[in-house]
Amino acid sequence: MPPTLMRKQAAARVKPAPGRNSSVALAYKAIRQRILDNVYPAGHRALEQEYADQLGLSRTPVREALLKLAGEGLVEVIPRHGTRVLPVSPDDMREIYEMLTALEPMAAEILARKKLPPADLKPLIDASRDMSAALKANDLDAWAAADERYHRLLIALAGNRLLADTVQGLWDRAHRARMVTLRLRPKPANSTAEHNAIVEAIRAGNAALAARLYRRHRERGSSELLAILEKARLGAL
Amino acid sequence: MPPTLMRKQAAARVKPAPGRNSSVALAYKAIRQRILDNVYPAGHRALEQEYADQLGLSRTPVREALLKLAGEGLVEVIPRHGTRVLPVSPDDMREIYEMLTALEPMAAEILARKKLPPADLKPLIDASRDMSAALKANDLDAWAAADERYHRLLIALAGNRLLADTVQGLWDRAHRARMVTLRLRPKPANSTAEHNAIVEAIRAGNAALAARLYRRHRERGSSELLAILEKARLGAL
DNA sequence: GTTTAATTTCACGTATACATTAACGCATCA
DNA sequence: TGATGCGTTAATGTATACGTGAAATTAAAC
Repeated sequence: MPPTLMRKQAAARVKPAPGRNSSVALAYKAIRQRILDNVYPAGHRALEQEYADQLGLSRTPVREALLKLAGEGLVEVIPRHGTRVLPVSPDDMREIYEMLTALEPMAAEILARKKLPPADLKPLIDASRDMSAALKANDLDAWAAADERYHRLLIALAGNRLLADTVQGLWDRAHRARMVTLRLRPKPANSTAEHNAIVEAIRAGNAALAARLYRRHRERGSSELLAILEKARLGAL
Repeated sequence: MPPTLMRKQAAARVKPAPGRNSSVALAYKAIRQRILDNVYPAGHRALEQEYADQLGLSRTPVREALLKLAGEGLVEVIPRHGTRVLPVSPDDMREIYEMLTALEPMAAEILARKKLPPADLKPLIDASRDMSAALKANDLDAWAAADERYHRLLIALAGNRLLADTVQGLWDRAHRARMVTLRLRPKPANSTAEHNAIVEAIRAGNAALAARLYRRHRERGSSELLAILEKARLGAL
């Protein structure tokens, strides 16, 4: 059978109605998730066609998804050698954390100025409490998840979509490195207290204090993380 | 002649060797430049095929360029009505300036801590001087260009590529609105002095001061701009 | 055995083809 | 007159085709 005909048949087998889920979105989510979950670890290489085969799609939507991921700094397109999952170097981490150190305190500041009704801040307090609980139960993964939730909620409440999306993208890029170092660093014992202090400053409407506390919190986390990366010579995560 | 054959001929006429300039890059630069120059004003609509015809390309590279522009917030893809050049609402401007208010002072702070040799700061001083000169000559466009140059240089010197690219993207998005309001706002008389003070703080290695000055500078510019947008009911730029 | 030249392969970039589906118009009916 | 449903159109989303150029491999020459 000529290869052309074979291809036609294979194509005909493809679900003709992708419905509301576009193939690009599907490929994007699938690949992104696998990168974040370290199924495709840093340095992982694959051709457009390989992703397409795995996902049962043609190259076109896969390519668009990969371009989007490249725009977000998760993968790199090497002209003749396929795409590569980008490692995050200590220097990259420094850049990311410098951004976060600027942006997250700004979000706290804006949020404090909004003087939201305390009920709106409840999810923040819940996340904080979940962190405490996870810490007591010695469940570092649950702790990390609650930590992420706390920061995501706080950013979202500030009411600046652009800022929220930017910060989320930065967290995504740093995600793997954070997961790796999670068990290499001292137990995040006082994180919970810091988080609570930030919420309290926000509730009190003290914007300057909220920003200052958040900044100190972020700077501490940043320097701890970078120190570990340097010390452990974890060049590429 | 059957249409298929006709198309083949047309395709054959296309330069077969795009050389080092990819079609995607070409389309991207062309469309982006026209948006920034207001050739395609806010709200401008066009189909992928129309851009393709104008540029003598097929839809594929044009589509990729448009997706990239969409990712940068310059255009929007409306499912069945083509792509639309995104207007920048006052609310968008607020979000953009909140980001800039966080990021640019951070760049100044980092830069001040680096204690670069004064020679490296010379371009900043030059840009500042050009601003003064343009102001004296009453050349607002030259003033705006020097202003952009000053901020771009400063960000670049901070040595954080991610931050520099992010800020540049934000400036791009705000570019048109700034141009429109340029002649609606009071003459930027003290901007030059503020710029010089920032450079001086950086040269002195006073990071906190540099950040504070830059922040005040940015906040003033931001509130002036937003006030004009509100007052003039310039809903969509 | 090493270096260089020729050839082949193959992944991408781009063009084209095709299927899907939302939007629009038109006609029909209340 | 207005609403509703159907058919047509058209723009996208996706698949496929194809040419280019670079890397890799083999051939050749010293």
